Amino acid sequence: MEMVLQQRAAGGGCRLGPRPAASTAPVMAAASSAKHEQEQEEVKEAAAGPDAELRRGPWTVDEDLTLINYIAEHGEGRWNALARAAGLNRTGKSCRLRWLNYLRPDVKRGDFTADEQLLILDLHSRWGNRWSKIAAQLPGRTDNEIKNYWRTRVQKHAKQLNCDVNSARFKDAMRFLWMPRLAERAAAAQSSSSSASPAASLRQQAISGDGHGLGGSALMTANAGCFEMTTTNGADRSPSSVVTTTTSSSSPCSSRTSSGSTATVNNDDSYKAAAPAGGDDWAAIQQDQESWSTASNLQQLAAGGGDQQLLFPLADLPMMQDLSGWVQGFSEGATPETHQLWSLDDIWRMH
DNA sequence: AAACAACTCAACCGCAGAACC
DNA sequence: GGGTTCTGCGGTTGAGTTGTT
Repeated sequence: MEMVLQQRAAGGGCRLGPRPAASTAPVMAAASSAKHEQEQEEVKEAAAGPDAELRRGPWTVDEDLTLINYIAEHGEGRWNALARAAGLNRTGKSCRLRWLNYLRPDVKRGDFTADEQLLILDLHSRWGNRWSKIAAQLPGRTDNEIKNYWRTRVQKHAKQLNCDVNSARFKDAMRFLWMPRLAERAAAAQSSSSSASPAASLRQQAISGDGHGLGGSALMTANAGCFEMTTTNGADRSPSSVVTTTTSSSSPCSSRTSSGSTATVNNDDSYKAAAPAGGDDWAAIQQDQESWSTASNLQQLAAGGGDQQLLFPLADLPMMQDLSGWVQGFSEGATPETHQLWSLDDIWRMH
């Protein structure tokens, strides 16, 4: 434990020590409410204690151990009282944050798995910046971690694409380019698993292109080991693109979009393997995941294999009116007129 | 090797709502 | 019912790390 703590305390960037007075003074001066005055009083009071200045900045190993030991003995909660009782010259807030985001034994560290990333993208598309709500669906992950992930990775992609992270354009890119890619990686990582986790279900949906807050419709066909999705825009229902994936690595399927772009994903059989063994867990998954309306469709698809056509509604598909234009945004200088064929791998390499 | 830029992430802040007195 | 305190959330910051020139 000590070793871990030392490593943790040594690594990572963070604020060091109290902020310069210059940065806090204007805030203090502007704070006129009684509440703020009270809070300032608390800080002063704590600072005025026996050789006690309220500590800020990175936690030391000793502080971590003190907090861990105290919580192990007395439990968590009542953070202000806890901070005082434990002898930590910290605010209750600081103690709570340190415990929840870092010291809790069940906090999972390290990079997000593809499944986790997929889940984050999906949940954020539904709930927005409800970080704690999203974190609740990812055991061991904290809202802070997810928030950081979103800001550093996802917003970076949006910036690179020169569009707003909340724009329909970017959401479409996530759904049709990023999420299938993540699903592919997640499936590859768990090809031997037959779990019926929400993430496994999500992988299927990412492959199928199903999503939330998007419109038009998508026709998904399972044919001889190939998943074929034909999307239509909401207005005229005419096919605007075809994205085909295959479950057979030896016989890749590909189809050209109406405007000339092709997206091909070579998958393994893990998408089928992701179906629950018993078969009735799909309803539970669907219920658990609220509006995952395609769960039963996917069950049929995963179980049946043969020729099936599954039609599921989407709300709005602005991107699909010109998928090639969007795909073009990932490349440099390509135009629809060139009719160049891009695989998703190509697209992501360019990206 | 040095300088700079970009990225990461722990920790902070203000605010709102819940809980308590 | 009203004031105070506590808790939790989302947004922001900036030191340290990593990558690039």
